[in-house]
Amino acid sequence: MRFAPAPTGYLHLGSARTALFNWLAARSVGGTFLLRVEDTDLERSKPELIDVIYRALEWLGLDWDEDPIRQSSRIDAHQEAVDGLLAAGLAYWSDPVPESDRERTGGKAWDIADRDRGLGPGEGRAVRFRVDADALGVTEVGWDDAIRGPISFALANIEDFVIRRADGSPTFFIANAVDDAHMAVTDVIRGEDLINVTPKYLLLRQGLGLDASALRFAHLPLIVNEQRKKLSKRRDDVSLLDYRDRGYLSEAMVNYLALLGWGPPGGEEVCFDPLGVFPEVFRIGDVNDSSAFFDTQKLKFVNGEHIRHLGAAHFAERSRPFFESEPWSDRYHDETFALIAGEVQTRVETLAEVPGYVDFLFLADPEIDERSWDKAMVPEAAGWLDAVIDGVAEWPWQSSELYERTMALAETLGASRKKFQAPVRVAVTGRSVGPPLFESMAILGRDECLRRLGTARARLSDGTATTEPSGP
RNA sequence: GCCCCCAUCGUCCAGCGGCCUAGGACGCCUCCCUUUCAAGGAGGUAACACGGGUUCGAAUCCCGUUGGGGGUGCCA
Repeated sequence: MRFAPAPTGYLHLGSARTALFNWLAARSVGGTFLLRVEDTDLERSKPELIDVIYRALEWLGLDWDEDPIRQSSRIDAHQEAVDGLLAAGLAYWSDPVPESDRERTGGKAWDIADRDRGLGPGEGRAVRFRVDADALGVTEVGWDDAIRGPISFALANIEDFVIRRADGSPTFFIANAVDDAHMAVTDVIRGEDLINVTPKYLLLRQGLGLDASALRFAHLPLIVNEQRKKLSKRRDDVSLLDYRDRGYLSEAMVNYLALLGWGPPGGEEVCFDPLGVFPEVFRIGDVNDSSAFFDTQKLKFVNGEHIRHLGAAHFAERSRPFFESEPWSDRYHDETFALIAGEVQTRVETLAEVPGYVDFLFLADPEIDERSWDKAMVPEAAGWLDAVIDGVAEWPWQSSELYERTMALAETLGASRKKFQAPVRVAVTGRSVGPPLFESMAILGRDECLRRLGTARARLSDGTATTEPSGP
């Protein structure tokens, strides 16, 4: 099996899924997983672009078996194949037809009459493969797709296609056919969007006398967006590594990507070791044939499950990069975070959400969310805060004590527990949602809590609470 | 236009002729738990696109219709 991406500067989600399924197929049958970089376009052979692919695959944990092949390094073999086809009369030189002259070609940019002109190499002239039922001795090309069953095309519907550009470079069609044979690829697993190039590929292999008898094809369903369209660079988030930067774990990505078009038998969708477990049960023929919507809601759920499964140390370690971009990153401490990390872990779906849950621990002053403030600071809040401030000043400094005593206070004052804790929470953390309040206060310390409660209480006295714009 | 592929809850996956009054998961809703929000637990909502066949029997097989998608490059 092989994965053959073109270097575009990022690894596309769909490509990542194709790579994964190739990898799974290979690992499930003890086969070989090879990489071939399709850089026949000279602009696409920049080393840094290729490196991105390796880094993305490594992030996913997909290992390959031999040194990757650069298609650009195989140009001689491709040229040789083109020459062979030319010599056998299965290919011919073709001139471009200018826009103004396309009436005679039925609007086509090339002229089928070139087939018999016996043209030689020349300026602007490309080589086309001759899709000719008589010459090839067939009227149909087809194959038995591992996922879709029999697929066939009438030769009459396939046009003569370019195998060598005017600039001398081989095209994807010929390079593909030649290199797959060279690499002894037995299973071609790729996206559904390549179904229609398969007949060309088959014809070329036949024309070149390359054995294709052992070849198996499997065309994966496309991954689509909410509009049911193929994921596009323009309007969808298609770069795999961007998901890493948004706080998704690689195991979760692998897990979710595998669920697009396939499901582990038994229905246990969330798998904490997909790379270890899935190869045992994966069969390429089980992949289904209709397109799959890339559902970030479910991705988030899967990611959340994987985050919760992380050990405390791992969670902290993998969260760390996400603190670096915070304005308070220089005040961050591992030790402080470790005290609350477990509580954060059950509340986030992506690692990127982590800083938002603990910023108040590291900020000199909590950033007050005005909506939370307005909601929490009911008319009784001033009195409640006064009572809490008195208590906080002398209560034993333990979260359990703070909890018990605050709740007792709420009861004494005839307030509901929920409403009573809200002003305290906003005063101390700036928000109405967050990790458990009393643990947070215990970590912050008595003096700091008193200071923040005092600040909030003072603001209430100003009477400008609901009209004052938020600070810088 | 032409060629090709696809069609089960809103979404993903099961189902490969009887076990289906269609199952699981995400989402959504309700309840429980509860210092907020989560997590967790218990329920609920919701689908075989349509029409013809084949068959004792069809979500499952065949044909057609409709709908969706992909391709139609001297990109890959």
